[in-house]
Amino acid sequence: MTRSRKKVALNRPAAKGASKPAGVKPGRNATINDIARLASVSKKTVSRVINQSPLVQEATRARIQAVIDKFGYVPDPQARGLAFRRAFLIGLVYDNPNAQYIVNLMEGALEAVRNTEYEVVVHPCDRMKPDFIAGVRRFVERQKLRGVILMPPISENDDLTHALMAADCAYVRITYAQLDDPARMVISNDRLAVAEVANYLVSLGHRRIGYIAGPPGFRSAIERLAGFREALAARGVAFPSELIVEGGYTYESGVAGGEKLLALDPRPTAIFASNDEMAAGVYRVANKLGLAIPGDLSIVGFDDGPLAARLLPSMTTIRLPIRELGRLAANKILHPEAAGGHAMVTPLEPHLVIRDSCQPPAR
Amino acid sequence: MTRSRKKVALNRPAAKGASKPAGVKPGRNATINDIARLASVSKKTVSRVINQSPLVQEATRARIQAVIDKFGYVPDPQARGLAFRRAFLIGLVYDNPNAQYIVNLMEGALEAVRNTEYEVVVHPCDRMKPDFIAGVRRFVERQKLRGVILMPPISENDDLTHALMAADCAYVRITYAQLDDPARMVISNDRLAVAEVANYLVSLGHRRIGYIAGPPGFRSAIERLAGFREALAARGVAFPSELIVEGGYTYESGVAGGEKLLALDPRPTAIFASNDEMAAGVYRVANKLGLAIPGDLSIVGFDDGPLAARLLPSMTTIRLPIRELGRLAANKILHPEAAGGHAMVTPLEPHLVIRDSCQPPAR
DNA sequence: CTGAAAGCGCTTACAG
DNA sequence: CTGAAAGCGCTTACAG
Repeated sequence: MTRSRKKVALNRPAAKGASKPAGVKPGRNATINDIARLASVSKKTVSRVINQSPLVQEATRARIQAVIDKFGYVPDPQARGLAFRRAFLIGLVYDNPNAQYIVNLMEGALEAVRNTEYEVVVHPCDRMKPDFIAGVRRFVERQKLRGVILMPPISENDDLTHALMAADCAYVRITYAQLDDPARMVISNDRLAVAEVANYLVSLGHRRIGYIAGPPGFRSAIERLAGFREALAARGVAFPSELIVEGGYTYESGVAGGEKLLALDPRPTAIFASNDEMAAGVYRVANKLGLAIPGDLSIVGFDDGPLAARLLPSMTTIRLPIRELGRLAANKILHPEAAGGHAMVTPLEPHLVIRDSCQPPAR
Repeated sequence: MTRSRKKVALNRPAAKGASKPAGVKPGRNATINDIARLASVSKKTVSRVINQSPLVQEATRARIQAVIDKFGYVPDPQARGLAFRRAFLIGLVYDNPNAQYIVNLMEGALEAVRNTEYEVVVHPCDRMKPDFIAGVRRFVERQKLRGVILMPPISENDDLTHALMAADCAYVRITYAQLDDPARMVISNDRLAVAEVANYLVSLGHRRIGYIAGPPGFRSAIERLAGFREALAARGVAFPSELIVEGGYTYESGVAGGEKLLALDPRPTAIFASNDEMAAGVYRVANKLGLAIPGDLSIVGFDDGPLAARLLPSMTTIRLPIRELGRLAANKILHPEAAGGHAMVTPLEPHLVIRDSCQPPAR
């Protein structure tokens, strides 16, 4: 009886001078005060239940929880945020031209916050602008962010992380090498990935493999090249510097790199471009030179973006578990207590997606 | 003197039992109370300045503004949100596989909120899940969103918009036809775009043009096909139904559609696929059949995604001003007073990006 | 034109 | 284990 009356009170249409002391106000969701009143406890005790404080008698807790469930009460994140002096927001900070990477990482982060009161807010920025760090800082301070996820390449910027610490904002770097506290990074194992490429090409019989590297300053460029070099050395394959050209992770730089490598004599029988965009540039050069892929030239990319499967022939490339990286990064911010330890390298491994762009060399 | 003391108070490092009554508390940003005290007015008056109320004497306003500027005071959006019973957040709701579209629209929306206290939060969803609308509603109610931007195809869902109205949440639909109040939509002129394709192909001399449509239920599919049909009719070019096949905006459906069209006798001399993904599928089919592009077959896509310029030969396609659509949509939420009127169709037009995938038919 | 009081929905000390 | 008071940083009535 009493129960159903309260229920009605919650759902009835908005009335003018609605009676305050009973039930839940019409036309709006229940608040902590409603729950407290209906459970005959103080709102502080309701707060303890919300925050899973152990200092609540089980019977009390159960009674309050029942009322919460009955009214579908959900605490207001904004109000909690104000009281906590910290918003329930996680920022995604990036300066990256690859849309697929951004969306995947974002969806990974959203997966982590699903069914929590957190939300993800995005903040693209331009690392070349002089006030780029100040801009990020304004962003995190104004919104009182819980933490931010830094995508490469700005995840490598120590000035940025210093500013974030000064602003009392947690951060997690998505990166390639241990350049910070384990609790503050998620490492994608690019060395392993790239070694897979080397082993694959060598196993096909290639001995003269061209390599198009990423931009000099980028950590990913360093890691990938080092991993490739190591793997080749381990299998006793020569890797002279003429086979290594510098790229910029852009299509155009892939074209330029491909032209340089394919002008070599003897030509490489395979080229590994350290991202898909550049690999697509090599496709173009091969096409222009009349070289068949994979007949005359094997090509491998890195990213497995939307491009890879659509090129002709479809391209063998490395798939990184980007979504999982995003999920792990967000979890480190949500659960800082569990973030420490030695879980710096993700348990997830990149892997080679074999398609149609490679075969044994002509001879 | 007094002035500099206050300044020092703001910047001095955090002290233990900091004196409250003077200056600004250490280690934290100024609040409305600090500004009120330092300007010798009530916080209500400061609030009036923040909210640009005309009910403030100019002299008072100027004095307060000076203090605000001096301390770089920025109101806390969370606190304002709580008091306004509405967050300074705009949601981006989508169910769309195209990462580039999402990122572009998002960056357009972010452009609109730059230098405001608003932020953008994203909410991907799956329109096939039965509780998809309930999920969006939970999202907007919990976060008390100011409004949401609905990307196609869910922007066409009236059940969704009804739920949003019931939740008292503003929305703007990115869409193709006037299916709502002008203040609630931003229209991309797909008909115009598609007519451009038709005119271009006809002007090259094509008279037998295949068309791969989008999924039947999609508004974009309807608009694009209608626009193409109209333009062809206006130029007196036949468009029999055998030349129109149904696709699903996916690569695979492009392959299937291409196979169907290229099995026709006589073959079409050009194919317009109503998005890039499907056009890439046609590339594959042409390649398999040994048809040269554009020698034996001209191809046009729609989207100008990252794929288009990377295909071989690079693909002629339609570029939509997606970023601008995002900016306009966000502005309609930020400035509802200006959103009405007749500005339903954006002033921005899509346009044809001519590359290397078309030429006059062989004969 | 300006302000003192009460409130948004929650929490942190502080008592008991 | 539970609660009354004060506060997070801002606003909305309501006075004057």
